[in-house]
Amino acid sequence: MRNADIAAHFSELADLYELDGAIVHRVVAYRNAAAAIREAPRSVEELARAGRATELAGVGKTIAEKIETLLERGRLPQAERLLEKFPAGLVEITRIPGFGPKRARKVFDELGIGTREELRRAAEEQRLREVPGFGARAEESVLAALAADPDGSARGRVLLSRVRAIGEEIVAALREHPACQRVELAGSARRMAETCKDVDVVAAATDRAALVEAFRALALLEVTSASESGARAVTHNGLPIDLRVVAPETFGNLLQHLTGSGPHNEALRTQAVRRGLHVSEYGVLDDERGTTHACATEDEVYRVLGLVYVPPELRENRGELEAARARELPDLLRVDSLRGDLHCHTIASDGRASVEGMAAAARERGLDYLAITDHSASHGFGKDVSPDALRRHIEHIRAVDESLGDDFRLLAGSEVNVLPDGSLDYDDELLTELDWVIASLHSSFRLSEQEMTDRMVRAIEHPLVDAIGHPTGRLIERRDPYALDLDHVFEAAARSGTFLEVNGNPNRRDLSERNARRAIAAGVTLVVDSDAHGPETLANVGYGVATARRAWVEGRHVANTRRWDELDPLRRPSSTAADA
DNA sequence: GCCGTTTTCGGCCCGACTGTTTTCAGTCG
Repeated sequence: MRNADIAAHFSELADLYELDGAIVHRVVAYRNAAAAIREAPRSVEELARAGRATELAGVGKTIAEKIETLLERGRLPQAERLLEKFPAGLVEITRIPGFGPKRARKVFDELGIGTREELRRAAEEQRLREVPGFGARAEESVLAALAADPDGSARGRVLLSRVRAIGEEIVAALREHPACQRVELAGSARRMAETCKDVDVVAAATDRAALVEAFRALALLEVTSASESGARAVTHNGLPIDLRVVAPETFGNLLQHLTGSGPHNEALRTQAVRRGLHVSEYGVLDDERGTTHACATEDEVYRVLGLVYVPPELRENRGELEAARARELPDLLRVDSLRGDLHCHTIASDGRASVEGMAAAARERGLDYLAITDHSASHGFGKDVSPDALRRHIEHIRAVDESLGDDFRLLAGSEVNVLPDGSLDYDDELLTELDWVIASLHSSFRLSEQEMTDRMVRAIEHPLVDAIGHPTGRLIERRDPYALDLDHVFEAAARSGTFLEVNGNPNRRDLSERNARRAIAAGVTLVVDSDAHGPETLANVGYGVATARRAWVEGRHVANTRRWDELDPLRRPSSTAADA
């Protein structure tokens, strides 16, 4: 059983216990355990079978035993018992905005309501107000919430790249204002999460009202509420924006608070309480002295708590607080640590720019090398690059490289299709002429896990393949990853010295942060690339770097932090095996 | 149910907002 599946069972059990009226801390304990299981970088099943599940923070004796029961029977008996007591739809009701376990339980007890549909009808027929604590307003808001999300499937999350485009525009506009002293994006956009629910902006100003007024005047917003301390707005395409403005003395406290994540802040405060410190957006209250320490910078917030500064990308309660206390945070990958980009396209396949145009843009970005990796013969959309066309393409790339001088290297590469049986659609003789080969899957996504894994491992083991492009094929919020046994994939990549890509296309970010962290733990070396289809999207490598940072990846884990003459020998299986 | 520089019991993050209340429980981020 995968970690995610085990975690889902404990999340469900937490929901059911909560409906059953268990004390809140017990419910929280189950949720914490579920999160620890989900985030664990190794197989929890293996850990549990070795009797070591309690090594996970938040898993004690009781939950460790329940994991073993779950692995034996495939179900948790406690959950089964509670599912006889409550209709399955009742948990769905707790997800409706404004509803939680207490209110869901109340409508079930009083009116026998156990599904969203039954709740909707009761609200329409004005029967909800018969329940103590519910009134006409409650009926209205239930109907509004159900109308906004009829089947409970709306996730309402927006891709990071869209959110950052809007958020950065707002920040830039506010920064221009004379009253503005500091302004930053906060929230999940600052943490570079895959998707965001809204945009949080934090500012410090000499004249707070004036800055709020400037925010109200931005043409891209419909402002829904405003005061001296901030404003709330919605962009014309429906993205909610929150602005908070404080005096500069507490800017650090507010930025830290609103950057989150929720679990990071909760854990931060829990640990602080043990030292007699209470953290909020207004400062750090010291029990002993009775004073509140206001922090102008985030650095100060963390320092007051005995921690080193935690980069926003790590603030997910995945071990960063313990590492920050021990001063052992990773030396995270940075965009400027990358010397080259090893995945991009030109008009030879489905790109928008010439070889010359891409090379010039890469140089402009300060890179030392760029691999041109157009799609191979059987790609099936855009232009196909036949073997003869590839030979001419290689010659052209070499000629352009010659013309560029010694401080920049243009590499002749290809993004070669992996066919359903794991073979490649150029023959070895042609592949040998290339400097750099990425193998990617672009078709036949629906094979079984066994077939898909065999296919991938065969590509990884091909001696002329340097890297696997977007290894799981997922598209954020749109397409699930291929069915793959990633433990096998990572083992094969580590053994053969084939690199796995962290693709920077903001729709892909593949490997994901979770999988990239597992990959480096398994000894895999990564490449972080833009997969640019035009000069402007070379900047997408920033999303790849953000993904890698969220995976605790350091420069040493990434092949293209090296010069090309250092990287080149790394990718030969014999020498890699010797290094390992 | 978990956990320990207040260790094996007694706590468990912090503050804002909302709607239904007459002092606050429940929900949210």
